[in-house]
Amino acid sequence: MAVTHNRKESVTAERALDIAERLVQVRGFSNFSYADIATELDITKASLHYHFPGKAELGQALITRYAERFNQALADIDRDLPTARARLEAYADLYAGVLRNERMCMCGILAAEFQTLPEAMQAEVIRFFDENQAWLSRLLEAGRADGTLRWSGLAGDVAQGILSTLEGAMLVARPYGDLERFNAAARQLLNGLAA
Amino acid sequence: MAVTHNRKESVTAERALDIAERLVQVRGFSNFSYADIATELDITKASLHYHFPGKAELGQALITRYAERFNQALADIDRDLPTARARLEAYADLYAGVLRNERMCMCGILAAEFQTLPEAMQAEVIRFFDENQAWLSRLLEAGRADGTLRWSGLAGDVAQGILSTLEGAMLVARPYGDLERFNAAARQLLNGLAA
DNA sequence: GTCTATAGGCAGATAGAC
DNA sequence: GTCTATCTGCCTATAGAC
Repeated sequence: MAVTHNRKESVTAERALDIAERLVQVRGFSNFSYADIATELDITKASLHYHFPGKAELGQALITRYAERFNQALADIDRDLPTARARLEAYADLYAGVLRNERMCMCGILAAEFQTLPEAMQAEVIRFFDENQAWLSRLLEAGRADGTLRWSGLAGDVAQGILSTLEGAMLVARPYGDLERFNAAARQLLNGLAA
Repeated sequence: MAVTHNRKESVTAERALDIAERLVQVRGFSNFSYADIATELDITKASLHYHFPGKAELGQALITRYAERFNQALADIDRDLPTARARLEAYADLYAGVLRNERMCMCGILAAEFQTLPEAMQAEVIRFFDENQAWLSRLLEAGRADGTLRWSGLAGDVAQGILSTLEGAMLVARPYGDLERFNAAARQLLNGLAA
């Protein structure tokens, strides 16, 4: 199956993932179908099953690719920005960018429907959150060291708080279709961590 | 239709709402069916359609009842607790109680699948958030007056930040099945508002 | 209020030709 | 890789008897 050799999927498979990614971020995993993707791609459902044997496999591929890109974005932030404070702002901007496209964080929306997901997808959602929390923990320590962030308690707890706040701000802002709602919450969060 | 005279639904309708409420808070609105409820109630799907003509009407009844109870809980908090700080703690405890039952806030989970909801339900979700934000805004002003809460900026923005943080903390904590994750985020939030 | 029976649609999925 | 054709199952919903 095309799905197993992760690198260099076919063009069709890659396009299918693009479409599915948007659909899941807008509607949720259980609210789109093979038919939706096939129609947009202008192929049949059966053809889609050639690339992804089942919806569970499609879902897994979706999260894996999303997490890879997200981690790459975090690596870029680390490479390009000098201070922890600037990196944290860039991190919040990643979320704002998703919301600007009228989407929700993929793993945020998957967390909402967590109980109905295939086990493999559940594990990947957890992993996404763990990796984000770990990156944020390192960021917080760096911020204490370079004097651009001030915080107290356990780095892991604060990191999880940051993640939760940004996910929640997206979740609540999206029904209003109001990016400013998200930005207000993000600013507040950053102010609370100002040195 | 039984659904229109909101007060004093039949016992069966009330039980159906209890079951549906749990299902929506665990799985989401699009991930349970009339069949699920009918099976638990030990009646047929057709009988359920007598009480709620369609899933959209059921969903509306669900949010309406949920919001009424939530508002009642807020009124109880206002009546029973003397300081704004104590009220805010009680507010966070409401959320913790939901999570303890392995559920997500109903409107939080509905916000995730917002784009797929019937319009009437969308409007009720928005209203729920608006009411919460208004209550929190009043709480913040009271906290400034009684000296138990310290905050800066617009009350509405801070209120929305509190709501977002608690919704997000629930969302992220639930996949882990870990109440302590939520509590850590809640404590952090309260510390940030300490006078 | 509850039932049986059924309609009509869409979901995920497979077989097999090309 | 993509197609046609088809299967099975579940979904929401309705008609009409009791």
